[in-house]
Amino acid sequence: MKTNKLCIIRLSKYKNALYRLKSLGFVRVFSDNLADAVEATASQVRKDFSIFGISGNKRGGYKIDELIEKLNIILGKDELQKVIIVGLGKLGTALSRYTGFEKEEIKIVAAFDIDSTKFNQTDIKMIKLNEKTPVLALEYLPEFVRKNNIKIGIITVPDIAAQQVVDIMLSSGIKGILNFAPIRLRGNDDCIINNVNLEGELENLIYFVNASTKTKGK
Amino acid sequence: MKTNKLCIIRLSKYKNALYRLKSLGFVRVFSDNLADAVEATASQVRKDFSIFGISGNKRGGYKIDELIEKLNIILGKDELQKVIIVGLGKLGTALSRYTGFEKEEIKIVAAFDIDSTKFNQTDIKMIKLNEKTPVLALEYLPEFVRKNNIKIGIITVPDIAAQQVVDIMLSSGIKGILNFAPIRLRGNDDCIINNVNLEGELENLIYFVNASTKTKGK
DNA sequence: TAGTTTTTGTGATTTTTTTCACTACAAATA
DNA sequence: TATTTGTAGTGAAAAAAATCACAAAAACTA
Ligand SMILES: NC(=O)c1ccc[n+]([C@@H]2O[C@H](COP(=O)([O-])OP(=O)(O)OC[C@H]3O[C@@H](n4cnc5c(N)ncnc54)[C@H](O)[C@@H]3O)[C@@H](O)[C@H]2O)c1
Ligand SMILES: NC(=O)c1ccc[n+]([C@@H]2O[C@H](COP(=O)([O-])OP(=O)(O)OC[C@H]3O[C@@H](n4cnc5c(N)ncnc54)[C@H](O)[C@@H]3O)[C@@H](O)[C@H]2O)c1
Repeated sequence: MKTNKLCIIRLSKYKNALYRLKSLGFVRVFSDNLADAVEATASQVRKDFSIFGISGNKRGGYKIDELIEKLNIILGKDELQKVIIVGLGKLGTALSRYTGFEKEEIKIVAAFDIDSTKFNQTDIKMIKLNEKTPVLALEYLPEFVRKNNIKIGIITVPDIAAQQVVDIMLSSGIKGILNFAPIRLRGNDDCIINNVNLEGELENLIYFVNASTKTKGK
Repeated sequence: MKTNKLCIIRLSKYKNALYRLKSLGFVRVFSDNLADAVEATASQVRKDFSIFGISGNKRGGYKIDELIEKLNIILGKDELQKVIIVGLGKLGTALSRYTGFEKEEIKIVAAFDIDSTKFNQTDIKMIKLNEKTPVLALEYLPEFVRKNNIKIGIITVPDIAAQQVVDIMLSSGIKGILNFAPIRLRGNDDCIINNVNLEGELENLIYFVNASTKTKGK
């Protein structure tokens, strides 16, 4: 199965668009509706589906409910995904309070920091996963991750601290890391590290805006 | 000049890595050092530079100071980039308080919202750009953007409000938008819209982690 | 029922991006 | 000065991704 990062990203966009279409009362979609909703082409939509063996009906398009269900299974949304976050500063706080993840079956179940003024829990044994997100000392991370079988971690610590956090995560059994620190992190083959580089995104935008305003047209 | 988004993103990574190397006392770099620092290959580094006519010395590598300077010019960092943000909620607040942008010559000069409890300024005429980020009512956006010649805007409003904000930005003369709302926005040819899809990034990571744990190996 | 329309599914093709492989040259060394 | 060494620069090749184009099936039409 040929998978490519962009393709998976599109799958989650399709899924989001489908929820929106569904809430608008639609029952069916065609590849070109989806293409339009996510800024792709109709044939790309169909090719993406074909890669994952998703099929619709000729002339009838795709049934939204079925399509959502299939996409959710592919994207691992058939079960709640437990995630931890390290670094409860400005960005970490924003992420941990974001309610939008929950409807995607993603839950930030614990936060870790080294700043003791941020802790709201000290006894790891008392924590229940459905209460308000506990904020714990970093040293509890390995135990927490193992006990709760956590696979995904988010890093929102300053860049100088990020590699240290990666090392702790790796040795605790984390298998996927979403890193917001603007630095290259070294992992191992057993763990996927994806980076979100917000400075980079802004710089990129600035570059293309400057490039296009300098050359007058697009 | 063949430009591609990934290539520009790499340029900003090179630049970041160069600052780090410089602060470590290095004066020169070779393409393979840079490759290592940003997770690329040496030939990609050289090719990227060749696209932009950046050249080094055979056997001598690149002089870090010169390289930084050239990259900064390409990336538009020779002058302060003024940016506005709309939606001062959880994420918008984190971004507007982030100090890391300033060292990249990017400054969030004003924030806009519709929630009056967030405003800290009411008279647009009184605002000076070097004071604490003013938070204004959305209705002042067009005037502010025109007077201060702002080209870049960040959107951190809920998805249902995002298109409306785009429309206001476009008609005010904004040329580049960085959007955090998980929805496709419609712009025009005169304005570049880049999306940061944090849910998507997490879902993507979850997919690949699940895919690799299911198939045992990498 | 036959014909027409619409939309899927996918192999073939094109385009884009990355990697390879080799030349040229500057610096170090003998 | 001659020789060796290491690295830049770059066209060619390969790989990856996107697009095209069209046959086939389903759903309408009359
Ligand atoms: N805030 C933003 O909007 C923004 C934008 C772009 C990038 N980033 C990046 O995201 C990261 C976080 O940014 P921020 O603005 O939230 O920073 P912040 O300073 O507000 O928060 C960092 C948090 O990490 C904690 N911390 C530091 N070292 C730690 C360690 N070793 N283990 C655990 N916790 C530790 C600190 O106590 C603090 O709570 C940084 O790498 C930054 O470059 C942030
Ligand atoms: N918080 C996160 O970590 C996070 C993560 C992923 C995506 N996002 C996305 O980022 C956006 C913001 O998220 P948030 O958590 O900061 O939301 P939030 O609810 O905390 O903040 C939204 C802000 O936008 C303002 N607003 C609403 N309508 C507006 C309008 N028409 N004009 C101007 N301001 C308006 C609100 O008053 C509020 O201050 C959302 O689209 C969300 O999906 C956020």
